[in-house]
Amino acid sequence: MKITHSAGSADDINMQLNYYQREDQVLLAVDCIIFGFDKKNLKVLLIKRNFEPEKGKWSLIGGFLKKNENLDEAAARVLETLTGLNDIYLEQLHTYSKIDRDPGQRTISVAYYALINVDSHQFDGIQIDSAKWFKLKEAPDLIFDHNEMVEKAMARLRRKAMTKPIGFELLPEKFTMRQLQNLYESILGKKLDKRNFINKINSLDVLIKLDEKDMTVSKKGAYLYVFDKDKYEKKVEEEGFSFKL
Amino acid sequence: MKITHSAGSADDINMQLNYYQREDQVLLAVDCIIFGFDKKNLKVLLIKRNFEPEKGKWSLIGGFLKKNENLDEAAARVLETLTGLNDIYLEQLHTYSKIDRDPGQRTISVAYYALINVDSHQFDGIQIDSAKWFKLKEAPDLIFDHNEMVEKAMARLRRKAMTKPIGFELLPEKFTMRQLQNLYESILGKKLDKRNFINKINSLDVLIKLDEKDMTVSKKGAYLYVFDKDKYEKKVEEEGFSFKL
DNA sequence: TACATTAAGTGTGCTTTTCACACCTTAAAG
DNA sequence: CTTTAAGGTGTGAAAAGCACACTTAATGTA
Repeated sequence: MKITHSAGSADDINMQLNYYQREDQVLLAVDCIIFGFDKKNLKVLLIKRNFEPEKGKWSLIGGFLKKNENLDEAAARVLETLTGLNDIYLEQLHTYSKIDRDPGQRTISVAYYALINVDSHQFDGIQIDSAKWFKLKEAPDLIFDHNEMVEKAMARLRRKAMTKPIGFELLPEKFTMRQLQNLYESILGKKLDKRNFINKINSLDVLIKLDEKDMTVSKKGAYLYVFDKDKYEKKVEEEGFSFKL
Repeated sequence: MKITHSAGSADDINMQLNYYQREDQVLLAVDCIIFGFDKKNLKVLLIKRNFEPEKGKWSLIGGFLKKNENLDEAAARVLETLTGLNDIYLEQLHTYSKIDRDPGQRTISVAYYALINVDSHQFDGIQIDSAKWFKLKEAPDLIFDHNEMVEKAMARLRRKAMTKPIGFELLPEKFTMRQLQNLYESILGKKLDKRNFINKINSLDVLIKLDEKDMTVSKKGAYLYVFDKDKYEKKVEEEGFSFKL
């Protein structure tokens, strides 16, 4: 039987299993794009590498897939290991496989992104002091294809935020309309009209207005809201409601 | 230095490279969901496996990633090898990694989907006689997690078709309004109003109406159209036009 | 104590888009 | 010359999107 790298017949492919088992295994990594939002700015969490290659440069947090876990679990483990965070909205983004993306060795990387609320998660369990939040616009150049990953995650976040109520993952449980609007303005990269925004949000009817005000920003104080997840899910289920901003 | 599978400090992770290089390499496969459309029905291309495991069952076409190619190239190679097709719209979908998804061995699979026009590609170079088109609703159960892949590809196709003119990849170069409408009805899984559909399409202003009729279906004959890709791209570029159906 | 400052809160009207809806035309076959 | 089967065409009502400006509440300062 002929074993070859060139495109052959289906039978070639079928019989190549042994060949592949021996020769074509690869290292699979996960890299996590962690988005945060603190009142005013969208941020991304980066670490400074303290090992080669590219030691001293900034990168996404990442790690390698282990034999006894799937990719979602690997991403969650990496996130928890490096930040102490668990139970976070984490979604697979894309798999990167350029041959020389990691100059040290052939590595394929599966990118995940997560949304976390900077203030209510103070990284109690954080293991690394080299991790830092960067405003998206001020983020440094990253190693390998990590810039590309952040770009793509940002595009996905933009799209997703328009059709799913994922923005609330980035905010504290209680938030003001202004904070919510700031968040959407950050995600979409443009200013929105205050009245139209509030009208739109209210027409969706998934927020609960509290009798409580946030007095930290203004003298008058702004009412706090919470996202009513149960109501949202009931609406989706019962009336095929779809969140559109 | 302690080497461990449990979540450790960042330094643990940093130093685990050697460990992983030796132990945690995996086989990476690509599987392709090939959509076609022949006048009336959305179809998917499947093959009957003639090797173990799951010999005799239907599956997506697939193959393994090689050392000297990236994933996009692997998917294109697999597609070309099995169907003779090249230069096809091919997009990465998702990476599947359940530990026992392939009972024979630990394999991670990256799914791609492609759209092809059934009629104008007659599989001249086809290497396998076990490949067959199935109407989506009548497709058999597939091996491993391939059903899940087809589901997800279908969801992606639905979403994408609403905002990008990808539907035209599935049609012959010249097509009638009715064919286009049938295609969209297949993708969206619901009937559309004829007049509203035509008005909508025409308002997008990216089709060229030919002086030629398709006489094969009706006695009266229906005008043929072609998608004006240059015009579409110019509109996107110059006026930020976005295709919305 | 009134004046200035700062952010909060609130509604209307125009424009655009969406959606429901029905009849006539053409050409071939019987 | 009647029947049949698909092609082709327009309007009006409802909903959604969007631009737009002033008043209120609380505090600090003159």
